[in-house]
Amino acid sequence: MPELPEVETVRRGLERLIVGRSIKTVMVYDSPKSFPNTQADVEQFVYGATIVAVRRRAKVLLIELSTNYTFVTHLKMTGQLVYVGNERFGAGHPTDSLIGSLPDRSTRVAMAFDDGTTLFFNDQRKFGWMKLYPAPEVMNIDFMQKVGPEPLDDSFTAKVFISRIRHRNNTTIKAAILDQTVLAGVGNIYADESLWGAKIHPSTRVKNVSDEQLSTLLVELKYVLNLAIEKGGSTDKNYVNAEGKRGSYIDFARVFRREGKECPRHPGTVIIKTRVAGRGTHTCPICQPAPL
DNA sequence: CACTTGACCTGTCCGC
DNA sequence: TGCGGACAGGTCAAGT
Repeated sequence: MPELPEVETVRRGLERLIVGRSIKTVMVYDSPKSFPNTQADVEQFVYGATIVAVRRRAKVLLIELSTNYTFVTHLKMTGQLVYVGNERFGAGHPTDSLIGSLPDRSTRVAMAFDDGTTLFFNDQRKFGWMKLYPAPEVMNIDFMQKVGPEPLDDSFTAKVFISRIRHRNNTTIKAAILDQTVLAGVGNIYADESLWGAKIHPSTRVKNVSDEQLSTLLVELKYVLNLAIEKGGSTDKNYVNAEGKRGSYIDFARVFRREGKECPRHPGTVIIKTRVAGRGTHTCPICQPAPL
C-alpha cells in the first residue's frame, strides 16, 4: 500500500544509499511480469552505469542512470525496494530490519553494485513492476501524461484543487481524491485520514461538498501527507523503507485500521468500518455523519 | 464521456 | 486440522 509518503520515504533512502554507485549485474527472477526488458538491453544500457539521481512522481520512482536510461518502478501494494549493504564498508543490513536474508521468494529483481552491495526489488503479489526506459521516453508513459499535480507543491492551491475536483462532481469525495488524475499520490490510508480531519463523510458526492469544505480538505491532506513523511510512512503489513525498516505513521492514525476504537475527538464513540468506492473505509459516525 | 466494477496476485485470517 | 472463501488495495481494462 505504498502511497506518496511511503514512496517519498523510499526515495530519500535510495538517494542517500545508491546515488554514485555503479551497477555490475542485474538478476531478474520474474520476467516479463515484474520486469519486461530483455537481458540484452540490460547488459547494453545498465551494466557499468552509475546511479545519478532518484526521483519521484506521484507513486512512481525513477532511478536515473549515467547512460541516460531510467528504471521506472511502481510498488503498487506489496512492492519493496531494499538496499543491502556490505559489512566491509560499514553499511551492513540493519539489525532492526523487517527483512530476512535476500533474495527470498518475493524477490523479482536484484541489482548488484560493483562494491558488493545490492538493491532488491521484492513484491509478494506481483502487482508492482520495474521497467527500463530511455530517459526521454519516461514522460511519454501513459500514466505520466495523465497523472495530476503533486499535492505538496506550493503551486497546488485550494483554487487549483477545487477547479480540478469539480470535474468529478457526480462521484463520491473519496473516489475523487483517490483518482490519480485529479491529484497525485493519495491512497486509501491518507484518503480516510484527511476526510476525518476535514469532517467530511467519504461517500458524500463532490457536488454536495462546499468550496470551503474542499479548502479544509486540502489543508488536511497536506497535513497528513507531511506528517506521514516525517514518520517514515505507514507500515501495515508489507511496507518497509530502503533499509528494510518500518514506518510509524500508523501509530498516529486517527481512523485508519482503528475500527472499534475511540474517535480522538469523541471519547465513547467508536470508529466504524464500511465500504466506499470499493475500499475499506474508516469513519467516526459523529464527526462524519453519513449523507442521506 | 462519466462513472463503476472486475481483474491482476498471494498471503492471511475466519468460520465450518 | 484442513479447506474454502473473503479480504487486503493501486491501477487499468472493460462494462454500464
